Amino acid sequence: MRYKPEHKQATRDRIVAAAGRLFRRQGYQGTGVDAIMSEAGLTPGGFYAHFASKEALLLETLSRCLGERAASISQAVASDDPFTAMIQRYLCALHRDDPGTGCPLPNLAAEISRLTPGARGKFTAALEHYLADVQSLMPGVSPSKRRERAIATLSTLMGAMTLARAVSDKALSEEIFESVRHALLPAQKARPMSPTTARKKPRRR
Amino acid sequence: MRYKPEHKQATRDRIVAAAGRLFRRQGYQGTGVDAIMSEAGLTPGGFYAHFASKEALLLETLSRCLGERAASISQAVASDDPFTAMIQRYLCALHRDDPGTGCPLPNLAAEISRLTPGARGKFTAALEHYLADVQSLMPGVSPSKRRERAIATLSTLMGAMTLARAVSDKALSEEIFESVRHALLPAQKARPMSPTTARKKPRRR
DNA sequence: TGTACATCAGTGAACGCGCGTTCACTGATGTAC
DNA sequence: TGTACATCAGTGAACGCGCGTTCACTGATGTAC
Repeated sequence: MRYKPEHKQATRDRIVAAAGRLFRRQGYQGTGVDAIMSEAGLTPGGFYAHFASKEALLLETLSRCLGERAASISQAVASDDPFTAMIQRYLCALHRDDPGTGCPLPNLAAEISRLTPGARGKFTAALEHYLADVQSLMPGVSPSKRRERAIATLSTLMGAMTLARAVSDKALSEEIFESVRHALLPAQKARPMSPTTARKKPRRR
Repeated sequence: MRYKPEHKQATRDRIVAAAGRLFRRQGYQGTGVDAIMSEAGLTPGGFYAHFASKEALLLETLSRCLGERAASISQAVASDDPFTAMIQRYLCALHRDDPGTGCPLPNLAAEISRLTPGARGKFTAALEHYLADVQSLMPGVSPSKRRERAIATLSTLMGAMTLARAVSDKALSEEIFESVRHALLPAQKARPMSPTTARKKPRRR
């Protein structure tokens, strides 16, 4: 063996990371294998030594992205109001204008619905893990009520982000955030983060 | 002139109707001009006598689809509880399993966010019309509060539908509907429509 | 009323291009002696 | 310690295919005489 065993794994990780950025920015169909390999600093030919197909890469990318978000949420539980904190971080201009990091659902969920049932099954498993972690920071008494609220909150957040990115009017985009904050949070917590506050508490990656 | 003036307009309408079905089912990038023309009973060559580009057709299709939905909502205002009726009709298996008719947002909004600002401006205008009609059936006193609720409700509905279509598990898909019904409606109204009820009040087209 | 004709809606083949995937190869690497 | 070598991660050109778009044409139509 003339390469250390972790060498190929590191390259594979770079490809998944590159795909994570491009798929979330441009969508699945909008991103070519060539572009992903180029983003990873590689040439296109090597792709199939790492993945069976572009679709297989998408599923691995989704699992990783959702897993990373779940992990960052779990760590936010340490905050004194993790539910409000999560919503404020989700519904902000930084998240809207940089889809390459952040939640993969707004830009990819619709394309997932057109994949084969098997592929959608892998996505479903990753989504369940994510949901379990959102549920864990949900206020509420019974686990079933918290799961219910986690599902509804995630639906609302991803729908709002999708709309906010689609409209051309920045004011309407902010109004979408504001309306959803009011719907999800008690009145006194629904203030948007000021740029100053956002700078003091930068988003961990 | 050897064709009646309405002849070409009728063909154009057929193309827009065909595009409405295919774009909503397969997405924008997932639908070819050839497939649209074939769905309309035509050959591909004639397309550019009607539209400047595939993107121009998308924008016209979106305006029409959102306009049709707005119209059907306005007519639902006649019902005794239009808000509940709208939500029950949105969050149902028929809507989920037949994306070709119904709301264009779940399957197309993410792709709109990747278009040029000009194109997104046309979409934004159509969305504002739709929002105005959703607002009109919103319970609540002040218009600004009703608009706020209309925006949040639409975000939630389209996010929930996108997720419900993406997951492979029918039970989870139903659980998403149920969770969102509970979040949006008072408890006693949040029952899903039974198949019998759904048959008695079929969806108008 | 009947026919020749000008119009233009729609046809169908072709275009250049980028896609996902394949494959013969190259050359950097750790090992064996 | 130094060198020859086997391995295989990564290269780069090529593949068939479908895409959005163009264009020379065909033939159904309503009109003019």
